[in-house]
Amino acid sequence: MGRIKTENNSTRKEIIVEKAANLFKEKGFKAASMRDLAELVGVEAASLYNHIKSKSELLHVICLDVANRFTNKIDEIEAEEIPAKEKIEILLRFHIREMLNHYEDVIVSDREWKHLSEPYLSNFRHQRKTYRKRFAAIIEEGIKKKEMKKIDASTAVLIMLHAVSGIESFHRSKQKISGKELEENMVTILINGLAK
Amino acid sequence: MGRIKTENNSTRKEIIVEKAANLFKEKGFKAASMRDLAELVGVEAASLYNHIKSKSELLHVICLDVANRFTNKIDEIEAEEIPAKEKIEILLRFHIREMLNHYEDVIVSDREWKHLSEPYLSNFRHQRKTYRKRFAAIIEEGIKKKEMKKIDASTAVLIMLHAVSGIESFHRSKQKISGKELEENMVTILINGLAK
DNA sequence: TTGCATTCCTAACGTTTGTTAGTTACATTC
DNA sequence: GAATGTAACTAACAAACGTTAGGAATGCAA
Repeated sequence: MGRIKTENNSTRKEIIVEKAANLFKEKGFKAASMRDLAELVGVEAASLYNHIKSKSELLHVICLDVANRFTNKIDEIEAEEIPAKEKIEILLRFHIREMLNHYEDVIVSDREWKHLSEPYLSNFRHQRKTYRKRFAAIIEEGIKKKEMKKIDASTAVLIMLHAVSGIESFHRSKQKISGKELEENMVTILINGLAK
Repeated sequence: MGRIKTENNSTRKEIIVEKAANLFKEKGFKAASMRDLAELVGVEAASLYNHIKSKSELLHVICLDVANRFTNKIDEIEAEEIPAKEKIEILLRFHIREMLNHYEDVIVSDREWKHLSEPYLSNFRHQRKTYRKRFAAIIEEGIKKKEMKKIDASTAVLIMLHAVSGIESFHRSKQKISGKELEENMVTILINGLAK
């Protein structure tokens, strides 16, 4: 069998991780076997272990990467001096775009993180919890400054994060509307509501 | 080992299905083993097969049950002669309550249906698709009658369904707010929006 | 062309998996 | 109390799993 093709100055490990995200998204982490992955990469299962340490390493690379992207973004947003309402919209749009662009990693991270092994599991849990708290804090700031309705901030976070994860179905559908339209629709509904 | 206790005139099979939903929710369908389930039930793994045909039967019983509950509800709502906006609110509240009351089945159905085997997989897919279309049709009716904003109906469905599934996190948290409060918050945000 | 490191292969390992066969214990009915 | 069906057990199966060992092929530098 041929070697793994390395284009665009990406390492073989990166290629394997990419394919793994694809596979995990499709079948779920537990249901995806290393032999499945090997076939996708174009190599025998055992050969993968020249590039990675274990199956669980693949998952934790994916999850950590996604978690860091969101943490970095909220770092950036918190630093800006703009109204809370704008911060929320920016963050929401970031979530939507992440889901539109590299949704495979995001979905896997969202749905399969429970299968992380320690200490990555605890780390991830903590990072996730912290992120949500910071998100909620921004909303609470908006409520305090009368920019938004008096609602439970953590419920609002819950709704937004999970609403965005619904974009997966959008990917599977025949994409009647464009990504840009989807983004505008989601922002409108979540910020301004469904009712007229 | 003792027998499976059958209280409340429920069959042993029903007890197994209930525990299975619990286990599948916790570990995921693939990661949950029949030996795990047996331990939860208080019996040896092989003994389960006196009551069920297979592991996959457990999943399809759970998924079919959930799917039917929602289909029945939308049948009922479509028949009523009330404004579309009200229909949507009723349906949304039904989703929230299902998630609050027997959320284990709903989560498993939502998250693990991909592991159904044929022909149940195709059936489920179809039922799910049809449900969403009917939901979207109600929203479109509301848009036509100027009860709601001009937004993409299927995006709105996406948001609502997935937002509701976020209630799982609520269950895991220390439940700072009550179920009733959560419901009101969710309805407010989704129908009227976050912004003031 | 030789030498060396990388990358792949085949073969196999020890577990865990869902499930079946065959048997024993319990509970209910006559 | 004997008979009968239900529900549990033990033992074991074949298949699939993640992973390792050891050797062959490849690509690169000298």
